[in-house]
Amino acid sequence: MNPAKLHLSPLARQSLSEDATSRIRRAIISGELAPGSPLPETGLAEQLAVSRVPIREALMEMEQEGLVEFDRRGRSRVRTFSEEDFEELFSMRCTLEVMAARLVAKRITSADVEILETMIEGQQATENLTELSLLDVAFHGHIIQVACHRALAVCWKTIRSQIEFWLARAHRAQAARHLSSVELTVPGHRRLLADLCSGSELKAENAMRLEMATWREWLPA
Amino acid sequence: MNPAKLHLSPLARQSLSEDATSRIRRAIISGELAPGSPLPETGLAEQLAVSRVPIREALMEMEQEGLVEFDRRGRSRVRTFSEEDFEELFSMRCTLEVMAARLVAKRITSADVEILETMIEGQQATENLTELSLLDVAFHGHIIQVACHRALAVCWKTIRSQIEFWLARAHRAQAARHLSSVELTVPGHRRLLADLCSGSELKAENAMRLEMATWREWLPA
DNA sequence: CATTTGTCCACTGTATACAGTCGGCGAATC
DNA sequence: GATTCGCCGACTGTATACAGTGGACAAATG
Repeated sequence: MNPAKLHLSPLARQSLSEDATSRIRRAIISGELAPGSPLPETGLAEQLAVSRVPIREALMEMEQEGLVEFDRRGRSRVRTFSEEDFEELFSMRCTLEVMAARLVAKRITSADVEILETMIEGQQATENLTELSLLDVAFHGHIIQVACHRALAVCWKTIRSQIEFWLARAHRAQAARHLSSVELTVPGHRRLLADLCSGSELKAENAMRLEMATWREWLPA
Repeated sequence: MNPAKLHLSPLARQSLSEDATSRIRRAIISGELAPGSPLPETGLAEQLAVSRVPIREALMEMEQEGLVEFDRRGRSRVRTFSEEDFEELFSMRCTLEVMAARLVAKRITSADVEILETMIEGQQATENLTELSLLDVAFHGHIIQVACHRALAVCWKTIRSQIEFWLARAHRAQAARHLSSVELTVPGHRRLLADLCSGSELKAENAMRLEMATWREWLPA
């Protein structure tokens, strides 16, 4: 008898560090942990019922992502962002994603298009604002992945969580005014996707510039 | 009596993790640790006479820098680079440093120019090839710093050590053919610096593109 | 009162201990 | 002989223990 042929995907048990990272990251993005809040290793370790070691690794990871700051003593807090920080984030994002768009124009396959379309559907069906932000960024994340450029992906990872943070923040402000967040997200993504698979590098780049500019205009709401 | 006014610079005791990082990083860049070499925490801890914790942190840091890879089990090795990796590194570097050049054109001060000139002098006086590579990259690193853009600096950090690695490698190949490495480095930097402080964004950008292209042509020697 | 000095405590940096996991290799099995 | 099984060892992931370190605040000093 042959070995069981079920194409089972490997069950990835995350490490405690990774779990801790997701939990804390999400708490920051959702606004549950406010900018400036201290993040003492001991306290977090107790709350998450793990030792300090995985917490340390989580905090170091999130420093790299720009969500956590360490003072000179080594104590960490949720990063406080300024308007300037947002401008930097915007210009950096623009540079990286426009570069990605150029690469994607040459490499995108119909399978990728299908995945991206499915992701847009998912966005349309989402009520939770934090969730919508994450899906929005995940859409852009998949574009980066299609670009198939490791160094670019690593750079993008350094701003990804910050984008999620600002986006979720803006969506919350939006909701306070009873405006629909989905309608700000979905049509833009559709337009972008269309131009990304037009085959023209220039079209793809310009579509991405437009998407970035829209984001820029809309945020800090 | 006033407090002692000696303008003493604070003596920065590095942490053991930071020390370990520099030591291991340098061993990789200088070629002492070959690509693919396993980096067991236990062994390194013993050699550097510290516990495994600082070593772990060092290895994680260097993974971010692209010098170390982890397999699925969590075991780490010196990263093995391919030609493709180099092409990626080049395109990423180009994107980031051209962006920096644009910012620098607007922001550079005479103090910065002085520092950069001093750095070029230092390069001219250097015999050691690893050292020359580090000084070369430090020159570009200072340009990034002048750009005064935190997100950009973080991205650049993810490729910095890899640039140092390839550069040192190329210098060694160069030396094997009895060619001068200094003459490949210094004149280019002088030209670049001149255009960076010309005040024109376009001139600065193009000078940086030229510098990048020169590097591209010369490497993988 | 302004400044300095001393003490304390919360917290991190590092070391050590232990448990679990994966790959290798030889023995068992068909 | 090829495959499977089971044991072993090397190594990591995590927990715990301990030794600073620097800031806050109070007492001492001018």
